[in-house]
Amino acid sequence: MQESEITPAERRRLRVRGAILDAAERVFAEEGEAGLSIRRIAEEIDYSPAAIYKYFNSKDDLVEVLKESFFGRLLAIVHEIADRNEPFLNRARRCTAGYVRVAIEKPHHYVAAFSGIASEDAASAHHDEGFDQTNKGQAFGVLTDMMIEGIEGGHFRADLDPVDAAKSVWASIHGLAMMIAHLPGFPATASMPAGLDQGAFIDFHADLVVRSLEAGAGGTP
Amino acid sequence: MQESEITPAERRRLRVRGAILDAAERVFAEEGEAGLSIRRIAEEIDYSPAAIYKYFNSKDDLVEVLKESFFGRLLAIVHEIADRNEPFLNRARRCTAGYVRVAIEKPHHYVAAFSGIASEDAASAHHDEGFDQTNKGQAFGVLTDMMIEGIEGGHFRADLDPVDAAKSVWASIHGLAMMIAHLPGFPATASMPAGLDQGAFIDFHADLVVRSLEAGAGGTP
DNA sequence: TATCCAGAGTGAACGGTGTTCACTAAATGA
DNA sequence: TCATTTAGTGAACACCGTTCACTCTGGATA
Repeated sequence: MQESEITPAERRRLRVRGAILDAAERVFAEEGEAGLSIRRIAEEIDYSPAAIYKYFNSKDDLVEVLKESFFGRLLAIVHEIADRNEPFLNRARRCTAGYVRVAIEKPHHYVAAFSGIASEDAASAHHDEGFDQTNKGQAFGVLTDMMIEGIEGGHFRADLDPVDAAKSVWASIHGLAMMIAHLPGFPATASMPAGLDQGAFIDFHADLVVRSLEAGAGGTP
Repeated sequence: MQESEITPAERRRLRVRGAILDAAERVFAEEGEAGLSIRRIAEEIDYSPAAIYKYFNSKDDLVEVLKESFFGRLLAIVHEIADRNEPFLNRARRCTAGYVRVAIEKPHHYVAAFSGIASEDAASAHHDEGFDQTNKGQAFGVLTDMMIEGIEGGHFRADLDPVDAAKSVWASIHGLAMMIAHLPGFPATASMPAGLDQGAFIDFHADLVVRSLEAGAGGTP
C-alpha cells in the first residue's frame, strides 16, 4: 500500500476510466449533454451501464470531469496568449478574442461549463478551496493580472478597479461566446440583419471591449 | 361558425389552458426546466398528464409559450426605457442596465429563452418571418435604432456600423445577464474576489459598454 | 325531444432516462 | 490454498415525454 508503484490492476482501471471519458467526450462534443446517456456510453465501450458506476458516482460527476478538462484547456490557451511578447493592447485584444475562439470550438462544453455552476461553486467554497485554486478562479486571475498591468502601464483608466474591470470584461466576452454557442453562426443569423462575418466580428467585439477600458475615452463626467 | 362570439366552451378551454400555463410558469420560475414535468403540471391542476396534450402538442411547445411571453415582457420594458425623455447617453446606459435587471428577475426563463434557440431560429426563418417580426428581432431593432441615434447625434464614433455595434452591445449585456443567471449573486461569488455589489456592478458594466462606443476614445490607430 | 358527434378527459402502456442492488467471477494478498 | 476485495452484470425501481384506445358529456342537429 505504501509502495508508489503503479500495479497492473491500477493501470487497467485507468485505461477503462479513460475509455469511458473518451467515449463520453466524443458523444458530448457532437450531441451535447442531451445526447449523452450512461447507456449510450456503455454501449460505445461494450460494457453494461452499471459498470460506469464503478468508475464515477453519477453522470453529473462524469460530465464534471469533461467540463473541468475543457475549461482547463481554455485557461491554458488564454494564459499562453497573455504571456506573449507583444505590445500590451495587442495582447489584451488577442486574449479576449482568443477566449471566444477557443470557447466556441466546443460549444456544448462551453455552455455546460457554465450551466451547472451554481451548486459546484457552492461546493468548492465548502471544500475550502480559495478562488485561485479552481480553473475558473485561475482564468479570472489571468484577467485580473492583465487589468493591473494595463492600469499601471497607463493603457487603461487609472480609476478602474482591476477586479471589477476583469469581471466586466469576462462578462462581455462570455456573452459573445454564449451567443455563438447558442445560435451557431452568430452574428450571421436569420433573426438579424447581416454584418461582419464571425471571425471579423470576434475581433471587432474584442476591440470594443478593450477600448472601453482605455484611458482618454468619454464617459460620465 | 362565422360568429365571432366566444362560446362558453371556448371560454372554458381558455381557462384550462391558462391554468396549465400558470402552473407551468410557477414551477418553471422556481425550479427551471429541469424541475418542470408534464406530470408535475397535471398534478398541480388536478388533471391527468394526458390531458395536457389536448392543449399543447408537446412539452417543448408549452415551454416555448413561457419563453416567448417572458421575452416579450423584456422587450416591452427595454422599449419603454429607450423612449424616455432623457439625455441620450443616460438613456443608453439605463437601457443596457435595465435589460440585465429584467433578464435576471427570472433567471431560468432568461437562460431557457436562449438555450433552445438554434432550432427555433431555423424554424422562424422557414416560416418566412422577417427578422423584425420575432421578439428577438424587435429587441434587436430597438438596439439598432439606439446605435443610429447615437452615431447621428455625434455621441458615438462615426465609423461604427450600427448593426455590428448593436450586436456587440447585445453580446456584452447578454454575457452579464447569463453570468448572474448561472452564478446567482455574481459578481459576489465564492470563486472570485469581492468588489462592487450586484446593483452597482450592473451600472458599472453598462457604463463601460456604452463607453466603448463613445467618440474620442483610444483604440486602434 | 331524441339522436349524434366532436371533443375533453382518462388509465395504461411504450420506450427512454439515471441509479441501485444482489449477484457472479476473477484477481489479489496472506 | 483460502479469504477478501473488486470488476462487471442483469434485473429492477422510479422517473420522464408521449401515444392510444377508451369513456363520457355538452351542444348542435333532425
